[in-house]
Amino acid sequence: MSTAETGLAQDDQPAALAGQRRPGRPRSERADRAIMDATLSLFAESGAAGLCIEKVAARAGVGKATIYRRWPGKEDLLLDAIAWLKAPLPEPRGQSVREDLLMLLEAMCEQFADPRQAREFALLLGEGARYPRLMTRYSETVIEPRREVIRSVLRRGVATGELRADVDIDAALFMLTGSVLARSRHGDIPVEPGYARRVVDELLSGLGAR
Amino acid sequence: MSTAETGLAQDDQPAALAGQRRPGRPRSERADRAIMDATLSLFAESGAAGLCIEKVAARAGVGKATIYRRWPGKEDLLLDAIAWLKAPLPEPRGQSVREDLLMLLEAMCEQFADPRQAREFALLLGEGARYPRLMTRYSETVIEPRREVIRSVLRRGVATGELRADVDIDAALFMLTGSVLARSRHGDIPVEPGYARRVVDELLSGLGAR
DNA sequence: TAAATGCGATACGAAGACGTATCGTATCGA
DNA sequence: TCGATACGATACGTCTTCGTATCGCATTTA
Repeated sequence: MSTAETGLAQDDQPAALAGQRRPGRPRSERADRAIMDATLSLFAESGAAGLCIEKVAARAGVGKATIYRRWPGKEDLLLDAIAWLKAPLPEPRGQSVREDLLMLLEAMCEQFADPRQAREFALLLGEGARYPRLMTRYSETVIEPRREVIRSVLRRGVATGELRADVDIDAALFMLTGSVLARSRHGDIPVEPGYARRVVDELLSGLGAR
Repeated sequence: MSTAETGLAQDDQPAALAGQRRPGRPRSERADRAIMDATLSLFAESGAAGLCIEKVAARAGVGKATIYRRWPGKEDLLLDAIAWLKAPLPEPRGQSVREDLLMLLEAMCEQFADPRQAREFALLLGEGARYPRLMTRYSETVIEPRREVIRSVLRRGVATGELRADVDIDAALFMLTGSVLARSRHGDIPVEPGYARRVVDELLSGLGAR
C-alpha cells in the first residue's frame, strides 16, 4: 500500500513526483494497518466523541507522532478509517428474485450479528449529524452500493415478470433493509435464523387476504 | 411536579415522610424543567459522550450545584431525561387496518422529520452498547409501546379477516417501522409525503405478480 | 424572627486529551 | 558512509470537564 494508492498520507510533495520515492526511511505499512485497526475498534467501543488519539496510538503500538505525521487530526483519521469498512453484499446469483433477496437479506442479518459492525453502523447514524463528512463517506462507500444491489434485483424482477410491473422499488428497498435495522437494533438478541425468509415471503405475497 | 411524582430527586428522607414537606426552601420546578430541556437538547447535539454538566447548567441558567443536588452524575441525569422523551403514536381509529397503519406510519414519519427527535433516536441506538441502562429505558418508554400499538392493529386485522390468517406479525412490524428508519436515516432529506401510503400499500398487496 | 434548605455563581484540584517538540534508533537512497 | 526521513517514546503547556466546596441571597416552615 503506497501513499499514492490510499491517499492516507498528507503528502507535501507536488503531484508530479507522486510516483517517485522520497529519500529516507519510508513510512511503515504495518503502522498504517495497525492505526486503522485500532481506530475502528476504538470507534466501535467509544464513538467518535470518545475516540482519542492517545489510545489509538497505545493500542496500535505506535507513537503519537506516527499518527500526527499522517493525519492532521481526529476527524481526518476517522474519515480514512471509515473508508476501510466496506462489507459488501454478495453478488446475487440471478436464479430468482426470491432467492436473491433471501441471500442478500441473510447476508445483512449476518453482518449485523457481528457486534462490532452493528455498533459501527449505529454509531455512524448517530454521529451523522455531528460529523457530516463521516456520514457522507460511509454512505458512499457502504450504504449506497448495498442499496443499489437490492434495487437492481428488484428491477430485474419487474423485468422478468416475477414482480408486479408497478412495484414501488424504493418502498420495497426500505422495507427490506429496514426490517433488518429495526430488528437487530438491540444487538444483544441475534436475529434468529429464518427471519430473512419470513420477511421476504411476507413482502412478496403481501399481508392482505386473498 | 413534586419529587414524589417524578422520582427525579435523590431524596434522603425515608419513604414514610414522602408526602410531607421538608423545612426550608423547596426545590424549584422551573429548574427541574430547564435542566431536562437543556439535557435533551445538548444530548441531541453532542451525544452522551459529549454531554457535559457544565454546559447543561449554563444552558439551563442554573448553577452546577443545582444539578448535582439532584443527580449523582451524568448518566443518571440523562437516564431521567430519556424518560421525558415519549412521543406516543396516536390511538388507531379502528376503521380499517389499512387506514390505521397509514396513520401510524405517517405519525412516525412526522416524528422523524423533526431533526431533534431523529437525532435523539439515532444517538440512542449508537450509545446503546455503551450505556445499556439508557437503551433499556428508551426501549421501555418509547420503542416497545410504539411496537405494541402496531402489533395490535395487525392482530386485529387477522381477526377481522382483513389480513391473511397466517401473517407473520413480527416480520410485518419490522418492515413497517424499519421502512421509516431506513428511509429517514440521513435526516437531511425529509421523508416525502405519500411515502407511508406507498409502504403500506406495497406491503398489503405484496410485490409478487398475480 | 430563627432555622433550614435551595438558589446561582464561582473557585478549586484532579484527570485526561489535545497537538507540538525532541529524544536516540532504524531504514531507506545515493 | 552520509543525509534524509520514519520510528517509538516521552515530556510539555494548554484546555476542558469533572465533582466538591463555599459564598451571599432567597424562600420556606415553625
